[in-house]
Amino acid sequence: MTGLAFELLKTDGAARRGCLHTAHGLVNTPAFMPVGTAGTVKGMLPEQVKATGAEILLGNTYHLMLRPSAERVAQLGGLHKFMNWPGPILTDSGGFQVMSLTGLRTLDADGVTFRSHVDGSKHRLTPERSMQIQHLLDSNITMAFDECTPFPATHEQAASSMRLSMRWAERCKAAFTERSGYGLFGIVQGGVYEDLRAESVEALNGIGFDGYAVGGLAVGEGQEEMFRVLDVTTPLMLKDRPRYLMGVGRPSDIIGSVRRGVDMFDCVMPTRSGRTGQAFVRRGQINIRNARHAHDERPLDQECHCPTCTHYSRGYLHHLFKAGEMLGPMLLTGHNVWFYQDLMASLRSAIEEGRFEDVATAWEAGLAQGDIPATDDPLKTTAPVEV
RNA sequence: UCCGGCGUGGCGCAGCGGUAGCGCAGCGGACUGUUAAUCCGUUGGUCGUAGGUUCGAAUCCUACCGCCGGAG
Repeated sequence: MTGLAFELLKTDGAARRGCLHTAHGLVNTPAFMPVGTAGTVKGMLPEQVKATGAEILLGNTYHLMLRPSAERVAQLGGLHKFMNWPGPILTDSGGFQVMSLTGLRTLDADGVTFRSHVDGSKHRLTPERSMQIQHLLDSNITMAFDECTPFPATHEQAASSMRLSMRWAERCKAAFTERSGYGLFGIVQGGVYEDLRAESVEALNGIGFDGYAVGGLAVGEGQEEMFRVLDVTTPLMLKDRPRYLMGVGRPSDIIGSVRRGVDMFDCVMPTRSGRTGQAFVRRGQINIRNARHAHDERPLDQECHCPTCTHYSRGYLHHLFKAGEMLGPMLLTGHNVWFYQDLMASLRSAIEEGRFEDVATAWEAGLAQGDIPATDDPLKTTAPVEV
């Protein structure tokens, strides 16, 4: 439990500014972890990811165990060396797939049996095996193997799901190999029910983890409900442990969650949306495929200093997407990850300076404003007036 | 010049007697611990032109126009 040191440097309201010390380097919090599921942040070189300011990545037990296998990654030097990311790595436990692979899995008290989406072969994941895999991957932050309670769920369903996760959490703790600079996070479940969330936090405290994750949110309950759950959950947590809200989220989700005392995030949004033409900018979101960007000479975001915004116009990016060129998704992904890191850096310094509310509110106002339309297309022909 | 084939939304095609569909493109949406460079929705045509047959034609007949192939 002392494998990972977390320093709480400053607080501003419930917002926290901290620093996590891992065997592979420091992580300044609040932090956003780009998702590198299969040993790569899709569409980006590790050097580019690092240049965005990201200090820690998320990797995935489920995907790597199926391909190329945890043992193979270990044989090739561990995940850091394998993917050329020398910095800290957190790995998901495979628990989320327990939910998302509905139809391909069978859950029992001991663990989960499921079929590979790659070749249909049968596999089994238990708390012990998940710990072993994450150890083989050489993950700095191992996540407990849990069941992500679906939404909606009745109180009864959420309770039994959460209690199963808590029993598994205990087994994870027992199976985890403690090392300096490495840690294990427990995952709070309980759906949208305050009493269950409290019971879960208490259970995790009893077991003893290096950090808390909040799971089972952003699964369809809506932002307001998610914030409500955070409001009643984070205050119950020990102050000296990092808090990680799993799978979240949009920029406004992150701002609101930092406001409620969350320290770490991960989400596919910047990478997946980048691949599909959606760019996150200070005034909200834009879909670069929309015709209105075809003649736009401006960058995605006038205030962004990322390589994409420094060198390429919206018109060019629009062209790349329309032409199906792979550079389009690459440049947009790069921008989005950079944007997320800019947001996090801004929130961190705001907390340090004791101006979190001002800065957070300014971001929120900007995001709600919406994009400024381009000037008229100079190539647009004027329709004849007379008939 | 003759013979044959074809002319259906921007492009490529289906429909071959009961008042037109599909793919792509175009336009727009989604995406929250990645089974996803993915998925969803949607605007366009009256069927080369002119006649004729028929209760009714994109579908049958005639002529013309255009394109393609073959023959000469």
